[in-house]
Amino acid sequence: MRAEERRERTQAHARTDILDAAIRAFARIGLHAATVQDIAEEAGYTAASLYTYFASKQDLLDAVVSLLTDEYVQVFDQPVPAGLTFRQRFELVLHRHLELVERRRNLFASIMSQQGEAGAEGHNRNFHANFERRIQRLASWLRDNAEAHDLGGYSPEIAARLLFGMAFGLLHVMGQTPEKKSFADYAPLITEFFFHGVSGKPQTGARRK
Amino acid sequence: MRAEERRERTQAHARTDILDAAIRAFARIGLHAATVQDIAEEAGYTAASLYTYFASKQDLLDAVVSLLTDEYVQVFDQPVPAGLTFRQRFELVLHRHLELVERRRNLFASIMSQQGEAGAEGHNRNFHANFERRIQRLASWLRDNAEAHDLGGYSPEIAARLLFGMAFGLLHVMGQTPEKKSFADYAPLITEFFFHGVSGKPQTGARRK
Amino acid sequence: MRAEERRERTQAHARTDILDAAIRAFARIGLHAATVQDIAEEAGYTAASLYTYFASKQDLLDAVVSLLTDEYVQVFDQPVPAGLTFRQRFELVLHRHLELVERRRNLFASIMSQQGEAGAEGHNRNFHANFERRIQRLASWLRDNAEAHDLGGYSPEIAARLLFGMAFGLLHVMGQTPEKKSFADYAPLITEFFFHGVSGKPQTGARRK
Amino acid sequence: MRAEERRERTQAHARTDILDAAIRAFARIGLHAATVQDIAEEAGYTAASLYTYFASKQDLLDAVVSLLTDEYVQVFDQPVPAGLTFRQRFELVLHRHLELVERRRNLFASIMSQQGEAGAEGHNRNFHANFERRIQRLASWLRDNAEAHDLGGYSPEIAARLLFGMAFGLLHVMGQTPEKKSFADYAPLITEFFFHGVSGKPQTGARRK
DNA sequence: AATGAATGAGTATTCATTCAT
DNA sequence: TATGAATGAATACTCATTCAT
Repeated sequence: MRAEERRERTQAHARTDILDAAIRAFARIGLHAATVQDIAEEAGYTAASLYTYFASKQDLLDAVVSLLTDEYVQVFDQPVPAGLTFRQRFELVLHRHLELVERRRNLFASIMSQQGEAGAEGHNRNFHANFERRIQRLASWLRDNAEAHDLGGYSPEIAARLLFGMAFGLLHVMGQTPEKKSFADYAPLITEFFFHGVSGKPQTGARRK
Repeated sequence: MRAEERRERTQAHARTDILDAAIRAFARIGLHAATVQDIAEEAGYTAASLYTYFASKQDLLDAVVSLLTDEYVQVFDQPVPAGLTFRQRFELVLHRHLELVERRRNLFASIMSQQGEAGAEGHNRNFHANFERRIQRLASWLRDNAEAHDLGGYSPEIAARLLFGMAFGLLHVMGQTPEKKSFADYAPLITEFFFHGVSGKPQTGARRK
Repeated sequence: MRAEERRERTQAHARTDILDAAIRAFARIGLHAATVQDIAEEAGYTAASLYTYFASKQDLLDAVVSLLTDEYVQVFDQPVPAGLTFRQRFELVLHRHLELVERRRNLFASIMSQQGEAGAEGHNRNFHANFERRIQRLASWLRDNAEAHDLGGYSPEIAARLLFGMAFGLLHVMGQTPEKKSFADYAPLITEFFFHGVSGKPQTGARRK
Repeated sequence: MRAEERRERTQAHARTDILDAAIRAFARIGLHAATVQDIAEEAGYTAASLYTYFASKQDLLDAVVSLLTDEYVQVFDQPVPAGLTFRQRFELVLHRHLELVERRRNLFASIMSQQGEAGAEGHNRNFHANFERRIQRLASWLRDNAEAHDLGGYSPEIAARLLFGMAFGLLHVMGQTPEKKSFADYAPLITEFFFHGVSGKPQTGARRK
C-alpha cells in the first residue's frame, strides 16, 4: 500500500522534526531545565502531541542522544582523500568532528557530563552507553588507521579518551577569545598536541595560541 | 563580645557540616536529583533549617562548588620538595589533584559538565566562574613553574585546558578496568602524554595501558 | 432502497460488535479503568472509529448498561414449563438469572454499585434508571406470578429489592469457595432463604453450605 | 516531651479532619470522580498539603475505607441490654448498622461495588479486604450469638452475606418513597425477612411496606 | 466508513521556600 | 536556632474527543 508508506514517511519526518526541535530546546534551555512543554513549543506541537511519537520524555531524550552519537559516528564513514598520512587523516577527521561539536555545542558538554552523574541508575545508562559508543568507534578508527608505532604504545582506547577529553577541555575557550574563531580551527592545535604534547618542536618566537 | 564570636564560630561550623553533607548527598544522589530534603537528612537537619544557613538551594550549591574549587586550588599551595624538575613537579601536583578528583569523583564530572549547560543564565554563571578559577590557577602555576620552552609554545591557559580535559576524559575509564587501580595512578601516563603526546619514546614491545 | 437497508443492518451489526467488545473490555479492565482505546482494541477498531457508532464514551457505556438490562429483563419472557408451583417457577427464573450474572460477573457488581455513586448527576442517571428497570420488571413478575399470600405481605417491589440484594451479597462468595461451583448453583439456597429465611425447616445434621 | 505529644495529637487531628473531609467529598462527588483537589478544598487545605498527611491518593482512600470499616465493626462491641433474645439482639445491632449506613449512604454503595470491579489488582485489594473484614465480623457475631438452630443450618458466613446483600438491596428504596422515613426504620422488616423470608406469618389485611 | 494525528483539559505528585511557634 | 506545617508553581503524562484525508 502506498498510503501506508507515505504515512510512515510522514511519521518519520515528524519524529525527525521533533528531535531537531528537542535538540534546539535542550541547547537553549538546558538538558535538565527543558520541559516537555518547551520542546513541544519549539517543535510547533502541543505537549500532548509529542506522546504520539515518543513514549516518554526519557524516550525522547534517549533518541536525541542516540541521534547525536549517530552523527558523530557517521563522520568516520565519510570518505577521506587517498594518500594522506595518518596524521593528516587524523586532523581531517578531528576537524569534521569539531565542526559537529560546534554545531551542537551546548549539548555536547551536557551529554559528556551527564554520564558522570550518579543517581537513578536508569537515567544515565543510556548516556553512558552512547558515550562509550563514541569512544569505542574512535578507538576502532585509531586501531584501523594507525600503524603500531603511531600511537606510541598507548592503547587506542586510552588514546581515544585522552583525545576526547582534550577537545572537551578546549570547548570552554569559545566565547572567551575575542576573535570568534571557529571551534574547528583548533584541529591543528589539538592534532599537534596529540602527537607531541608540549614538547613538540618548540615554536621559536611567539607562543602558539 | 565573646558570645557573638562563639555564635559566629558555631554558625560557621554548621555551614561546614551542611556543605559536607551536601557534597555527600550530591555524590550519592546526583547533582540534579538531590533535593533540599535529601541534603538536610544527610546533614541531620530538617529542610527548613538549612535556610538558616543558606539563602537558597542555589546558594548552597554555589557554596559547594566554591568549596570544591578551593580544595583544588589549595593543592597548588602545598609545598613540594626542592630540587625537582618541572616535569617532576608537574607529575606530583597532578597526582595530588587526581587524588582529590577521585575522592569527589561523581561531583567532579557533574560540575565539569554543568557549566556546559545553557539555560537560565544565573544557574550556571557560578559553575562557569569556578571552572575558570581552576583553569586560571592551573595556568598561573604553569606560568610560574615552566620555563619558556617547557610548554613548547602553548599558552599556559590552553595547556591548562588541555590537561584538564585529558584528566576528565580518563575519568570514565574507572570501573571499566578490571584491576581497581586508583585514579591517581594515571598521573604518570597523563604526564607522559602531556609532555610528548603519542610520539613520545615509542614503547617497544607491549603497549602501554 | 436495498442499499440503505443493508447499510443500516451493517451499521447495527457494527454497533453490536462494539458493544460486545466493550462488555469484554469492561469486564477485563474495569468499568472505570477501561479507556476508549481499550474498547476499540478489543473491538478491532481504532478509538476514533467508535465515534462513528456512538456519540461519546458515556453513550457507549449507557448502551452497554441497557443491553445488559435487556438481557436480564428478557429472561422473564422465556417460557417456563406449565404446571409448576410459584416456588418452582421462582427458582427456575432465579437460576436463569444467576447464569446470566455469572457470565457478566464483574460487570454486574460494577453496575450495581455504580448507581450508588453520587457525582456528576448525568453519569449515573442512566445506571440508576436501568437498575430500577430490573427491579420493576422483577417486581411485576412477582405480582403476576405470586398469589396474594405467596409474598407474605411484602410488597413486590420490596421483595424484588431484597432478592436482588441477596444475590448480590452472595456474588462475592465466588472464588472463596474451594470447589468451583457455578454461581447458578446457589439458586436453591437463595430460593429457600427467600421463602423461609433462617427459620425454614432447620436441617438436621450438616449445615447447608 | 510535652511538645512532641501535643504535636502528635495535632497531627492526628489533622489526619482525622482530612479523612472526614474526604468522606464528604467522596460522598458528594463520587469515589472516582473526586480529585485530590476536591478533597483538599473540602478539608480547607491545598492539594499539596494533603501529602503531608498521606503518601498518595490511594493511601488516603485506603484510610477512608478502613475508617468506615472500623466504624462498622465497632458497632458489634457496643453493649446491648441483657436478657434480649437472639432476634432482639439481631434487630438492635442491625438498627445501629443501618443508622451508620444511612450516614455514609453514598459511600457504602460505592465501596460495596468497588470490590466487584476487575482491573489493576492492587487498587481493589484493600476494598476487598475491608469488605471481607465486615463480613467476617458479622459472621463471627452470628456464630457467637446464635444457637445452633437459630441460623437454620445456614453457615454464619453465608447468612452474613445474605443479610449484607439485603440491606444493600434496600438502600436504593430511599429517595423513592415519598415519606422520608429513616433507613434505619427498615430494621424490623429486614429482621423479619431474615428470620422467615416471605413465608413468615402472612399479614392479614394491608401489605407490609 | 475508518483512521492517524492533534489537542484541551485535566491529574496526581514533587519540591523549594516561607513562617509561626 | 530549629522545625512542622503549608503552599505556589511546576511537571510529566493521560484520555476523550475532533477532524482532515
